[in-house]
Amino acid sequence: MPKFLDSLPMILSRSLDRVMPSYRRLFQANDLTDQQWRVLRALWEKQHLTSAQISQITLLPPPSLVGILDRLEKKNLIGRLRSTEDRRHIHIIPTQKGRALMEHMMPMVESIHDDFMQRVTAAEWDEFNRILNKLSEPTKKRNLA
Amino acid sequence: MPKFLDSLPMILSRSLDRVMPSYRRLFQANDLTDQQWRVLRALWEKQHLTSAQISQITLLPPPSLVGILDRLEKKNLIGRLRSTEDRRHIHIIPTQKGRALMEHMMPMVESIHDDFMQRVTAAEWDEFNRILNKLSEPTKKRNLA
DNA sequence: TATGAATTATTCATATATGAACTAATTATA
DNA sequence: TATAATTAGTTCATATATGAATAATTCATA
Repeated sequence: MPKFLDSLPMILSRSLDRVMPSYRRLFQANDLTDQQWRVLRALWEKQHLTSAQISQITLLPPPSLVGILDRLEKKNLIGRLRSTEDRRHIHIIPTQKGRALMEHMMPMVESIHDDFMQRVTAAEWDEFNRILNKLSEPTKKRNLA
Repeated sequence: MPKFLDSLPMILSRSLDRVMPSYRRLFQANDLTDQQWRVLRALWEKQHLTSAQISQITLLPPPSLVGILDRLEKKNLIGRLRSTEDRRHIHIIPTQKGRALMEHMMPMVESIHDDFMQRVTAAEWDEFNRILNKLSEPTKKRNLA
């Protein structure tokens, strides 16, 4: 009984390792990293977001986000705009080039997603989400012995 | 319908982000990173493994493994031993100190695992694994348009 | 309204991920 | 058996993760 390989972290990591290459080929073909795409994808839903909002949506930690935004900005895919109301906030806005890239990639990204969805029934997908949520929903901190 | 947050990669990433802190507090209390623990955990099952075997078991990419092993070796938790039959292979072996640390941590790691398992029934856990495997099982390379 | 607390983005140090390339050792083949 | 192809571990360059700390700004409150 190799419990290690069946632990929750290893199961989730292994699945991620298996799922990501399908997406990554598309990202690389468009000169993007996984994380850079995540930021663009977040901006697809809403055109201007602050760094903190992007961090929350994409799950990218703020210190990582700084560099990711730097590189997206250098590629002229996004712009940074400091807010006038609250000068601590910086709005991230896709450029024309950024929007064009998003429009180009979105159908292919959705197609990959649909391919994965077709592997299971809608009921299975719901059940999967329900159980995974039970397994991983946030909780109080655990005491260490 | 924010399909992005419900995509397979984001769901898996979010769950990992929620699960890992429970473990990480224990790892940090013992001056280990997630990955360093993974290597020790792999050596728990079998005392001598080659780098390639560890990489496969732990899902750690070989270039990362080099540094991880370096740091474990520097902490005197493992040793590297070049094979005499095939001098390309390097056997990784836990030291006495490494074995002691594993013995100390294993019960707590298992306890954390058990806590997660108690969140779902055995049937749910099986169903979860079955669906996740369907979702993420390896496949042929996908054509890009 | 001065002053401490909270917030936002950032920097820093260290560790890891990713893909390409490289070295030494071994195996397969002409 | 010389030579090409493989294999194991590693190095390199670049990008990201993690946790602590910091600067600038705003908020709360005495």
